[in-house]
Amino acid sequence: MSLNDEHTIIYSYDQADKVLIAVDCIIFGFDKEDLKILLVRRGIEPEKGKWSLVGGLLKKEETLEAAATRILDTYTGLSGIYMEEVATFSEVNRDPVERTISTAYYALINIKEHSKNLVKQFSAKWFSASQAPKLIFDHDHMVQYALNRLRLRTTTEPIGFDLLPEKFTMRELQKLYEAIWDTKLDKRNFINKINSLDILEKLDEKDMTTSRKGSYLYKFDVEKYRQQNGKSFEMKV
Amino acid sequence: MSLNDEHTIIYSYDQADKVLIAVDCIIFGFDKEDLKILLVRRGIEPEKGKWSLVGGLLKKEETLEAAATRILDTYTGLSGIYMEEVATFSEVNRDPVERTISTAYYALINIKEHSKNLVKQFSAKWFSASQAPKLIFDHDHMVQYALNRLRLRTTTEPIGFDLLPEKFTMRELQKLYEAIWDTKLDKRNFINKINSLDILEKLDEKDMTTSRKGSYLYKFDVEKYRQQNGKSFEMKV
DNA sequence: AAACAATTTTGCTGTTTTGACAAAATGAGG
DNA sequence: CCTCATTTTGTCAAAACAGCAAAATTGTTT
Repeated sequence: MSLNDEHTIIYSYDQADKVLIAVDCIIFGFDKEDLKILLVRRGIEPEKGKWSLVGGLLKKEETLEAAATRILDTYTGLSGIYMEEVATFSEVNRDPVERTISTAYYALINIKEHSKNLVKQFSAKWFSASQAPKLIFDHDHMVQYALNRLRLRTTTEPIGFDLLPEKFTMRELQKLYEAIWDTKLDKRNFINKINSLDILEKLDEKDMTTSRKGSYLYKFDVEKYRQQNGKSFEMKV
Repeated sequence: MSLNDEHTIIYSYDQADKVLIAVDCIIFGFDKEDLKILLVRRGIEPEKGKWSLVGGLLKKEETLEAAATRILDTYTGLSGIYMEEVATFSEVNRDPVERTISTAYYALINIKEHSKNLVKQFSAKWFSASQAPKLIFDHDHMVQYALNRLRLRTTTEPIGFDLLPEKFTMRELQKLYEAIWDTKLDKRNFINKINSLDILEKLDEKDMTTSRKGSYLYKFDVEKYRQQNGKSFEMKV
């Protein structure tokens, strides 16, 4: 292959070499116990009725990120959600109907805040990430990648709070990280660690629903976090 | 948008909504001082003659990874190279000629081993990653992303060795990490840290080119590394 | 009113890791 | 044998980590 070959073909590709671009979203939620993902039943053949990630096709005038945002809004009614690209999946026959390349994004939402209407409308359902049914195509693979990325990201950035309500207890926060990392953490060490980061605001309110003594509620304090600039959020598993 | 709308359009998209898929490679090398990237002069309009990443278009029957491997082989003559996906870039007008979405991969090669012929043939040239010229389209952005990914990855996996010859000195290894992380490291602490990982084989040979005393050569020992399974390679900056 | 129950809250301590720091060893060249 | 540039090696204090248990709170029961 010569320099010319390589270069002259760049803009002369046949339409046939263009492919469909999809975006699939791994929507994570947390319900005080388990890390969950939102799945929908596929409405068409092939694989009709099977569980699938929420997704859609890229439109002409939008970026992948815009498409992911649109899909997220469509299925949950939420916007301004934390999202991160996971990877792009391109196995030639990953979609049996037509060649489609799909970029996966994961998103973190507060499971209590999304639109129940939409979830019902789309036959969507929350599953424990660890006990989800077999998904269509390479979606299981996407979930695995997304989990890895989420785990990696939570060690350097305080994104876990996106999965919790605005006010939460230390115990909930700990359970969240235990769910994400699939590990057990020591209560005392966890609390000490979180406190040393100095990114939470301790409220006067208590959550009285889980114990007689009640446990203090905390808020993630963006300002405090910003003031730690340089000192990054770092948590070891 | 109803469930049906969302789903029935999936396979009825017009050709017009398909797009070209490109792969661009950030090829990293190291020359005992600087982290380098391999760039080529673009051969066609627009932006003809400007510096660009090496890249190409995805073929019908290949995955993105296969395309990246092919491109890498085309420009360097090398195969079996460490590669990692960086991200997929999809700004609508990133390519002024036609909508093209590009997935970036970075690759790590031993700068001494690639084909000089091919580099000459393609008018390719090595630049310090920190002093590279302005690149076409969003390629500067891609390089930045690739650098971040490389930095992140080197903290958890011993991939730096792919940038060095088979035998190297501790000083070279240190300079490499200093280049990647753009930081200064303490000689003693660095060597202690590396030794504590127990993944190198110390050879009897010395490199006599840089000092009278000479410095011992080391080899990365894959077996030793495997035996550390679980204990991951972790380096702090 | 006292005892109880369930959960939250709070240090302490030994060990490991980190990071700052300087002197001795080597061997070619003069 | 001295010089010299570079490599090689070790100590120590501070911080981070990980393992561990008792006290406090408050609604409920007796």
